[in-house]
Amino acid sequence: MEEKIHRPMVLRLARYLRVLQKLKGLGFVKVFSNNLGDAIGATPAVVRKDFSVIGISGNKRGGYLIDALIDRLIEVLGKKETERIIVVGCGRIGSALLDYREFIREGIRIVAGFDVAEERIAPEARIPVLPLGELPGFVAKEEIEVAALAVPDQVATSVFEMMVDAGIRGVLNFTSVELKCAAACDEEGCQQECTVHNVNIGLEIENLFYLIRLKRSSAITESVE
Amino acid sequence: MEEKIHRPMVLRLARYLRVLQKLKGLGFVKVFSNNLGDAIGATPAVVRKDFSVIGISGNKRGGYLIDALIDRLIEVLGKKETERIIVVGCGRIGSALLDYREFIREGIRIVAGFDVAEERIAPEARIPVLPLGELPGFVAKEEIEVAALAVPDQVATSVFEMMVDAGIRGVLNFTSVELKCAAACDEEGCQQECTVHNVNIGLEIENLFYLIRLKRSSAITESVE
DNA sequence: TACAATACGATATAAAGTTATCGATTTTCT
DNA sequence: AGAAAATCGATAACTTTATATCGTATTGTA
Repeated sequence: MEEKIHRPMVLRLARYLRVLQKLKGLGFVKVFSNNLGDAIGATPAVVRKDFSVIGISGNKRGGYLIDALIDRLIEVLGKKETERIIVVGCGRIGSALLDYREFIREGIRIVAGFDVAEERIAPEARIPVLPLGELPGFVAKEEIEVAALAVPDQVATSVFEMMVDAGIRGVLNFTSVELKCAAACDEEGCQQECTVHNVNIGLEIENLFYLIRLKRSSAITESVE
Repeated sequence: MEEKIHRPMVLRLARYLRVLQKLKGLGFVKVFSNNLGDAIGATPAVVRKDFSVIGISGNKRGGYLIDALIDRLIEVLGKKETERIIVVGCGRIGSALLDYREFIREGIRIVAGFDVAEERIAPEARIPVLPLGELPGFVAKEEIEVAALAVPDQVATSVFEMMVDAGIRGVLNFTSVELKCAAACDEEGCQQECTVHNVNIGLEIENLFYLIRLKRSSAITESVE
């Protein structure tokens, strides 16, 4: 009883929401499980299962009402006020993030960047870039909970620990270091927990090469024979 | 019999390799399953399982020999000559990729960028940026198989189809459009298959917010009670 | 030389997640 | 109005992935 909302499912829910908002923008009112499945790369069965888990019923023959779906998804995924984040490390990747305008459309707002390099500090910029030392104060004052980490590997863990101490609870990690909250929580009554998601572009590319090599020599999932 | 190499495992194998190469650089000779597990965020049992699947034995009491592991991993993951890729779309994200120096250390080389905007074309740059129209010829001549796609969402599918037609077999997709190879392979005898990995930063951030909200109201995996 | 400690290896078990099946219901077409 | 088609909903089966257990071998120490 009481089906669980597991991680892959949460990701799908967020995708549904995006697609649905686009559909609504186009004037659609209803949607079918197989359309949604196509749109996010899942089977109709998965879509129906997901919706049933979050307690949404469609019409027996007529698909799902987009408005109701959107409302429920927003409810489940959490209030969608603008989500405020910071970017730590404003090198190539970090500054690309600062410039990435799509975030606004997605309800995400970068409120500041942080760096150690003098020449990158720019407190008056559209998105201010501040010295790393000011991070703890800023995070506390602005109640920031999520950050993107794009510093050099060598300093990744130490900067990470500092962020967790400052109150950051979720990190999108662009370094290739495996960040463990344990490292920052060695002390006794440490209640801080920090969720880390890794975005490892190099690894993804390597993996692509592996998979296409594999396909060429025909193997893995398909045609075992 | 004949354990399979599944996807999550492949990702781990690539991570092992990186860690091992660093360890070797530090002069280490042997390594234990729990150390490696810590380094990549897995349990010792997983590490041993993985190694047993790819046919590597450690010393009963003494851990694994790093050199042997590295050799075997390189063998399994495929020859590690430099992996050549292109970047399609040289806007904010695309040009960040072009500038990303870490790739070199990871054996990945971006050999060209492509774009439609006149002002971004720069055939003489360190990494040349060419008009999109030249992509098919370039891909054929240089035998490129993998590309990063960082174009605006609106043109994502059409550019993708063009790339697949040109011979691209693996795509790292930075757009928020779900790319399906089917779309590019509607014709009959279409043998082209293209593996797509999605890197959806906005989605990852949303997901982080969701997870930390969830933790705050104590639920999910831990403490069901 | 014998015993204790440790870490591997393999099998088995469990948990998670996806797909398949089947009945029910509503809409549409004749 | 009646029949057929289509899609939802729930359960169950199956596949995939991770964990746990236990035996074994090796090394170090007494």
